[in-house]
Amino acid sequence: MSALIRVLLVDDHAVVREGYRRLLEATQRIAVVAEAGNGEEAYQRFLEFSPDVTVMDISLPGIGGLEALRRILSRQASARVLMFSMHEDPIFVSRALDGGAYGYLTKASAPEMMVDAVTAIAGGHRFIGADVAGKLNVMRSATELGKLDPLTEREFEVLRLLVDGRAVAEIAELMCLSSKTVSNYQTSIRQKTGAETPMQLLRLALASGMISATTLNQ
Amino acid sequence: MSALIRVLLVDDHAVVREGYRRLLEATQRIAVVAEAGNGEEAYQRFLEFSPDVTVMDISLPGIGGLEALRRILSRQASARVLMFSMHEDPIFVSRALDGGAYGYLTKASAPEMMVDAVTAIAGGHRFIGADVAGKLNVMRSATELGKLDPLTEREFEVLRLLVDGRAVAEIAELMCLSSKTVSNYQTSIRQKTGAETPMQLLRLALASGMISATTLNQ
DNA sequence: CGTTTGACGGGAAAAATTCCCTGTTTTTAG
DNA sequence: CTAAAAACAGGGAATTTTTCCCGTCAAACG
Repeated sequence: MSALIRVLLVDDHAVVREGYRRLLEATQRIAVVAEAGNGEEAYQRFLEFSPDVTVMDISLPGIGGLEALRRILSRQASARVLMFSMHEDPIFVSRALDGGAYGYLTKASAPEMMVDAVTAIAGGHRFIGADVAGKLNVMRSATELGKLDPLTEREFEVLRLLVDGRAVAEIAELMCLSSKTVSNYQTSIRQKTGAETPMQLLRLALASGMISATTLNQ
Repeated sequence: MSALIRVLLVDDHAVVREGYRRLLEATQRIAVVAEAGNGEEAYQRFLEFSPDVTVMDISLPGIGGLEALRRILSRQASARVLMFSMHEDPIFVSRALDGGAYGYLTKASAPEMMVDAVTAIAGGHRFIGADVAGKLNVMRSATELGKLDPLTEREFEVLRLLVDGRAVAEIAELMCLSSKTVSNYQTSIRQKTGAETPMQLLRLALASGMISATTLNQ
């Protein structure tokens, strides 16, 4: 029997962390050695603990999960990070994997899947949830129309929240930015994508697989 | 053999009218006795010619097709009007039928369908294109969540154009209104529906069947 | 090292929205 | 038929948002 898999757990909701901790530790083969509630903290904990696997929510306050991923990898390129998120839309998966993540799961996945994923990733394998794996190919072709590619991480996040129906002020608060900055981001999103109305932005998001039509109808 | 069916043809594009005219007159059983390019004109021609059937596009400059329909019916309740439109989304069908139309076709229908529809309507039957008829029931339940119901005709039209990706200024021009008025309508739409961001409005429109998710992807 | 790129936001000008209010029609009730 | 209500259209003014341009700062790159 191999050594314990040491895991860093990152999610902004303590209760979610707790749930996953219990789930992972129930296996006896995995130990959650640290937790973090935001991106900066995640990076710190990673440096402190050098976990075998980092399990990280993609949506985090402050710097997002993708930025945290980037920082971690820039420090240790061999880091193994499993991103997870409530979003099953392909572009999130794509962004995470492009960013160097070792795996991707949605929160809707069966809990046991998390154990499998962590184990697989600890063994050096890549693991992508079955629910999103299929969509990935479909997306690639759709994203050829990928006007969203030139967007930076922050712009992308702003767009996501906009499409989600959030107001600028709300987004500013969520991302800990000034409304001014969010407005500026919005402008640059529009310029880069050429979208002039909210609807055009939405269509783009849809076409790029950022959201799925079914998601929209709830 | 019965008498010729006398038709009034209303569409803002002359070439479209011409196409339908040829199509209808090729049957030898239908005569297009008048044409109109907008709602006001349609009403005038209707009064002049008392056609057996009025074939009218739903999207017209100035007063919309629905308003023209309403005026015609207010003058002659027994008028038989076949609305047609590029929109196959159920709420348009619903609005047209609620407004007293005798039939509904989409422009995507097979051309011969128009002949059948006009003939049926002239005979006092109702005719709804197969492509939209099916969606009607589905919609009814969805529109129970009908936050769009309290919208007036003009508000509805503004919303439709917004959802279509039009800018306010553009809508003003299309509807022959001041931008100011369009803005004011937009505000009242938001108040009536409770939508606080443009995206929420879009999602609402989507949920209400105003546009179908598939329409969005082109 | 420079150079570039992204993140962040201030200032000023421009644009859009909101709120309120005034008319005119239309429609509907009584 | 008349009064009340609702829809339509838009002006004025205050406010909010957006835009454009600017700067700083940090990290990344060659």
